[in-house]
Amino acid sequence: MAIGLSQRMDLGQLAKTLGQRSQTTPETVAAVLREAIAKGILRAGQPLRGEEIAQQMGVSRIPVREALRQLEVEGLVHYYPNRGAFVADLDTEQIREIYEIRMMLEVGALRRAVPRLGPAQLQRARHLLEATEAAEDGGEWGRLEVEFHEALYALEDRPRLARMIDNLLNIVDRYWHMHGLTLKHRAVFERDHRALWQACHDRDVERAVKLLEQHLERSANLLIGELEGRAVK
Amino acid sequence: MAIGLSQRMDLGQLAKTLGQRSQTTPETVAAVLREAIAKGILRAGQPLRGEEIAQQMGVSRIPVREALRQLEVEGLVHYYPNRGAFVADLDTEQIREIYEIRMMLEVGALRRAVPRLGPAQLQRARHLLEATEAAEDGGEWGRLEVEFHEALYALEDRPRLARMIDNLLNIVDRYWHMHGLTLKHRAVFERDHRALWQACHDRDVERAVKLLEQHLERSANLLIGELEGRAVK
DNA sequence: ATGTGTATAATTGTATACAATATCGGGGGC
DNA sequence: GCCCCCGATATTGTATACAATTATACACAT
Repeated sequence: MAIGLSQRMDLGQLAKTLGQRSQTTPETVAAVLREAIAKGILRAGQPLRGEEIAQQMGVSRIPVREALRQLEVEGLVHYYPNRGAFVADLDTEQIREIYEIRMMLEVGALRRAVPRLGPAQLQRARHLLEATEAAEDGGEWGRLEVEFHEALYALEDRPRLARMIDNLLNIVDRYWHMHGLTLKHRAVFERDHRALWQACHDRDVERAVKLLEQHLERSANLLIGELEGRAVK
Repeated sequence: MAIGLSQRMDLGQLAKTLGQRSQTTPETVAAVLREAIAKGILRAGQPLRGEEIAQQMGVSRIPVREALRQLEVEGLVHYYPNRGAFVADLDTEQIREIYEIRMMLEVGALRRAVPRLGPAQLQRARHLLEATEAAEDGGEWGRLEVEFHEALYALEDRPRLARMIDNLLNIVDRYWHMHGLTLKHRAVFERDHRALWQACHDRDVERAVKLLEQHLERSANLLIGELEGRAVK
């Protein structure tokens, strides 16, 4: 008997809520799986059986295969020929690498954005910052934190950069969700956010960059420390 | 009658030379198409008809679809639902963005690599530099130039970063190939390469970074200037 | 001429069916 | 006991067939 997906998970439901906006079937399937992986519903290393996913989403295996291939390029899924797809399971070294890349991209984005941040964008970021601090559960906190960061990066005219950053966030997200780590460390992060916002508001590019670097460095160390401390795999 | 692919192109041939190493069929198809797009055999904006590619490669449309979807995530192909795949056609703004991202990633990689470059790696880079200068045709020149750069970045233990840089190079490659631009400007680039190599050899991180930034900035401006000057498209 | 509607063809999208491959379990040898 | 081989089962890989959608061409009205 197949044991790939837990019974709790109901992908059909997720598909209903998410699926409307993204048009094509493979894109919908990919979006559902992305969400399920980021939220930790599908755990690292878990096999993703085509037939099972297809049945739960009410489609055939063809669009599922395409979705899985897409997720593989994005790095959320590992693919072994003739053996199928598995939720990507990162070791700490790979997580370290992702944070290094995030630092390059996000610092680059911030450096470019700070001089051109308008009052409206700063206000929006401020709003998101406060919303983050008011958030109750980890999922909402994480979602708002990402929005806050991306608001400061002003990526409207840099869609590819936006996608790349988003993609990297997606990959590490579930490791934060796993043991409720975001809420556990939210005090530290929220202090970082306030300082970062202030530096952007002051148009102090170098200070903002420095703060972001420290924030990401701290995040990486905290996450990796937690994972190694708990000896997660 | 289908007019998607030109008669000159023989994907079957390409498949033979490339296809052996990459195991799965979709991966092989993707590799062939990647190569054909980078080399400019498939031109920007050209439709990629599934049936035609399938026949030329001696497979069905299923693996072709998966390959196209993979290339779409990589950014080499654009996908329009129910209308099919087209070779991505970048405007100068998108090319500018890619160079901005390349600068972030490659500068980051170089900064990390310079202190840890061993004599063997420097020698290898030196060798590639000289091979580049001896290259006869644009394709070989480009291939060696990429190898030279990546040798200096020392990306053996950073596979994801390596893939991301490689991917961005792939996307802009064909614009260089289009009008033989690499050979036209090789003198400038080769001067840049020598200076960059020397800075790495001297372990002067900041000078190396500065030179790489200038090199990429110059490359972007040259390419975009040529494209706008000739009113390509 | 120009634009519009409609029939036809071309193409994409996906379900089904079957072939190829890998996994798992048990039986036999050592 | 331990290991290896082999059949049964599960799963992936892909070709084929058909449905859905889009593009094309032509007649017709304005």
